Amino acid sequence: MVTIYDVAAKASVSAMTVSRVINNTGKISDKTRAKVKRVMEELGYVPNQTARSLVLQQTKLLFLLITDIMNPFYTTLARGAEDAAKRSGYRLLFGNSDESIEKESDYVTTILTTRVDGVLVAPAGDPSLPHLESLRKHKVPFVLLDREVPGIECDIVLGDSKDGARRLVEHLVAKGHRNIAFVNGSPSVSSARLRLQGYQDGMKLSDLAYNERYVFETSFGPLSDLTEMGQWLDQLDPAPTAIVAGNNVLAVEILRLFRERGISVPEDISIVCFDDLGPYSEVEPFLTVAAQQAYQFGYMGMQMLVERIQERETALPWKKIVLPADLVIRRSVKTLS
Amino acid sequence: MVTIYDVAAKASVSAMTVSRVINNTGKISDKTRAKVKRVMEELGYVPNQTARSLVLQQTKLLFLLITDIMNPFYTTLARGAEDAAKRSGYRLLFGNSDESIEKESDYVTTILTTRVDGVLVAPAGDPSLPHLESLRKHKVPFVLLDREVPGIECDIVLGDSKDGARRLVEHLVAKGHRNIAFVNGSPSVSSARLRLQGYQDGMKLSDLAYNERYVFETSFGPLSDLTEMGQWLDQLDPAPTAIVAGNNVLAVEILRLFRERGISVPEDISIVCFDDLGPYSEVEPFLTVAAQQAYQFGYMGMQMLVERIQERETALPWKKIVLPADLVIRRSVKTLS
DNA sequence: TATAATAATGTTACCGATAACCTCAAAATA
DNA sequence: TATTTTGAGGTTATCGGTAACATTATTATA
Repeated sequence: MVTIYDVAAKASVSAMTVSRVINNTGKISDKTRAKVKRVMEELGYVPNQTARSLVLQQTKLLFLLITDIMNPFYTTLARGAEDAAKRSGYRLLFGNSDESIEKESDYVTTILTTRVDGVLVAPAGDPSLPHLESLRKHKVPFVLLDREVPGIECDIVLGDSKDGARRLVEHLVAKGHRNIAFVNGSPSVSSARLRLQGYQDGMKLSDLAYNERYVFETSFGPLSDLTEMGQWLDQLDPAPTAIVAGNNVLAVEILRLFRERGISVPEDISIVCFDDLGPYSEVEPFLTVAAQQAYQFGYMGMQMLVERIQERETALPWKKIVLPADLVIRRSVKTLS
Repeated sequence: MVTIYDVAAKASVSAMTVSRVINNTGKISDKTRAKVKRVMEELGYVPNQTARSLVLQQTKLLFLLITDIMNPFYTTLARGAEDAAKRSGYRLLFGNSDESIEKESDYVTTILTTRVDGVLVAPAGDPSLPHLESLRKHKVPFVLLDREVPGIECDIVLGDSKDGARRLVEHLVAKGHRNIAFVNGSPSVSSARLRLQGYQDGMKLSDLAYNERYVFETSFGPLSDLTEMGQWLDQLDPAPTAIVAGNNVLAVEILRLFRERGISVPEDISIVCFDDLGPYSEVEPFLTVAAQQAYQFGYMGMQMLVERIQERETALPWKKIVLPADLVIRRSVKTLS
């Protein structure tokens, strides 16, 4: 590997002079600068970021931890985060916790040993608290995405889960539905709790009784087994005419179940959910959804993170951004007489 | 930040002893080991990977460069790469070139300065050659994914593009289509060239004339503007009864165009494409595709990369893996009389 | 003309770890 | 008992940069 010393020797200057040329600091004569640049070119010198990080105590690396890399919500978010990171001169490492606290724990270790300058994290759930405390203790700035974690104060970008869920219910009610079930993520995830509240609010505002038997709680991630959900559905009496899914993945899982059983949507039952399904849904506009501004989650979160990193001294107050969810009406809901 | 020296001081041993405890090397008495571990715990010590990387001359970081993070083919691939990387004790950095040589160039710089131990790259196209030469020159091991680049010899994981395209055409022919158009990615991308060959072969084997006017070449990425494609389609006489899309993104773009124009698929025209559309396509099984084993691309590519890194000395011959594409027949093709 | 300021460059120490070599006492062997 | 081996740990140098502080000429100012 070509080092700064190799360049210095060949250009007959000190390493420091080469460093100054690279970073455009200090005073360098045009002649020397030209010579050093020429030698760097000749030798194909590339600065060693590792050495630089060690002495500067910053890596210019940021980390994005998401919970489901196959979910278009998160890839779109990642896209936003990447764009914003790049704009600020940071590079982005990323990891995928798969909604698992254990995998998240591994990534926290990676984050700590890698000495990244900051972290953008969609926490797996409330049990993520120790992980966040660990980041805080080690003074790693972080911004939460999509989910709150009780017990920690920090910058955060949230979607308006309660409002979105309420509107999904109200939409169903407006279409004549009275018997609405809810398939939700784990109650240990804040957005799941808020969506449940939104569902309850929606029912109440429509003068419909809330019946907890019509709520099924599982994980926001892909389901390995659909039988449990099938059994829950079977024992509902009367059967619901519509289902609200806590996110896009769950909606797809429900659709998969219905497909297996030969149940047609929306003819036999209606479905709505949180989060859109990526570019494909534009083309085959099927699911009615409360679409969140995924790109903005990533972009704004990253902006907050960079700001937090750069203003490390000044005790900025914690910021909280709440992004609205927009109802996109398509054709997965049947109008009841 | 707590360093190895802080731990050493508090445990009344040398830094080297602490290092030995951390890495489980050398001989350490049980008593000392216990004491050091306790102090590390008390102080919340976390090893500094940056310092370690500098002295060990390896970062235990790998890089995955893909061309479209919103494309389910690549996210699934990323998933495979991540799993394989983790299994080998590596962490994964990633970047998204957006099918752009310029963005790719930026990432190559990042790769070089970050001193990652290896790179898994889906090149933007043939003009990626200088980037790969740069990696080779700096002795960064790399494995190519999905696309060959003429002029460079290396490990590579490819899909059987020619065979897949031919089978797509043959499927259409079997369904009674004779007038088949082809929307392809840029001819500067090897897989696009092979898919064109496969299309040509398919036509020839079915005794159909190949007419280059029925081939439209654009980019594999999302299209900002559909007018050009629309104009191409308009001037085809006779109008095709079916279209083969070079990949899933292009298929979606074509569907989008048809939607704008009120053309129904498959009633008015049939469509098939390369690559599947993610989990959603299971549920709403619409597009007939030549599905590639995306996860395997990532997983096997990563395995090859790690092997290459670990056998750095021995001059392993270059390996080439060709994965088949499976025809998945759904309902975007109409049977003609 | 003597002195201070400035431009251009060099020297040294350090970031936090680890490899390689060294030391010293206790245990094993001749 | 004398010598070698082994166990347990310490010292020093190094990875490739950069901050902070010297060190020179040279130019500007008193």
